[in-house]
Amino acid sequence: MVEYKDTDEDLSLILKAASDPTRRALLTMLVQQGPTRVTDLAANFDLSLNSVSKHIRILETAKLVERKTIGRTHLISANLAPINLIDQWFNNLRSIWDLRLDKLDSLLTKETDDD
Amino acid sequence: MVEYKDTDEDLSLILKAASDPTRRALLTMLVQQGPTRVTDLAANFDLSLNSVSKHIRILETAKLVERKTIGRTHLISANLAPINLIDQWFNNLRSIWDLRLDKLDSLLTKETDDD
DNA sequence: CCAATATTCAACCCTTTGGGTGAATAAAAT
DNA sequence: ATTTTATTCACCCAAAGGGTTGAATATTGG
Repeated sequence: MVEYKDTDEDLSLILKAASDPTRRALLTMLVQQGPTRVTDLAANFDLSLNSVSKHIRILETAKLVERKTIGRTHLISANLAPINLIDQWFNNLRSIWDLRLDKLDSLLTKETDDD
Repeated sequence: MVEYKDTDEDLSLILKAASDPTRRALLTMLVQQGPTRVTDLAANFDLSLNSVSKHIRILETAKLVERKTIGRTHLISANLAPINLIDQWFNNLRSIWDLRLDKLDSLLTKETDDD
């Protein structure tokens, strides 16, 4: 049976957070504009402020954004660092892939040697 | 207002497909073992065959796996190509980020020149 | 103190998702 | 021809997602 490591949970959160187009758009805006208030972010969407607030919370849980609260205004800023976890996952997959192809290759070479 | 491009839909599918740990485990197995039958994949999980079959369908929709049907057996194989879309998205974000930092930097430099 | 502003909390609605079971289909084996 | 094997289809269910509205909270401005 396959068990899931705890680090996988972070990756799941990040991928799920990134899988929604509204949240990706939010991230893009933040990356372009730097720290931005929730209200100003929401102004760009045809969505209630509440909805945008929830999306931000989800990005925050995945640590893709950070919040700096100054009085009543919450400044949200992007944090791209966690995306490296995706990269790691992908690179790991690729290396496993390459490993298998190497084995296949040496098998074929052996057969050729046997000729 | 922000509108969403059609290519974004592919990216959403890929990220959502990848966001589930069972599906990532399936991908890993496929990358390790090469083309594998649905039943053999399912044997590694404490899940019904049906459930695994559904996960595979989702991966297939995201084009992260391919299916080759030979008689009654369906051989599933990994296809890592779509993950490059994630990479592209990320690199795009980073370049936007760098652009903004450059602008900030030149602003600060200007101010220094004014001294 | 009072009004306006910025944001979240709480409740509610659909729709989607991830799981299950049992039947259907199709191919292989006996 | 019948049974076994491989897989999906059709439902069902509980939980999670993404959206809404209205109230609550907290801070700022007059």
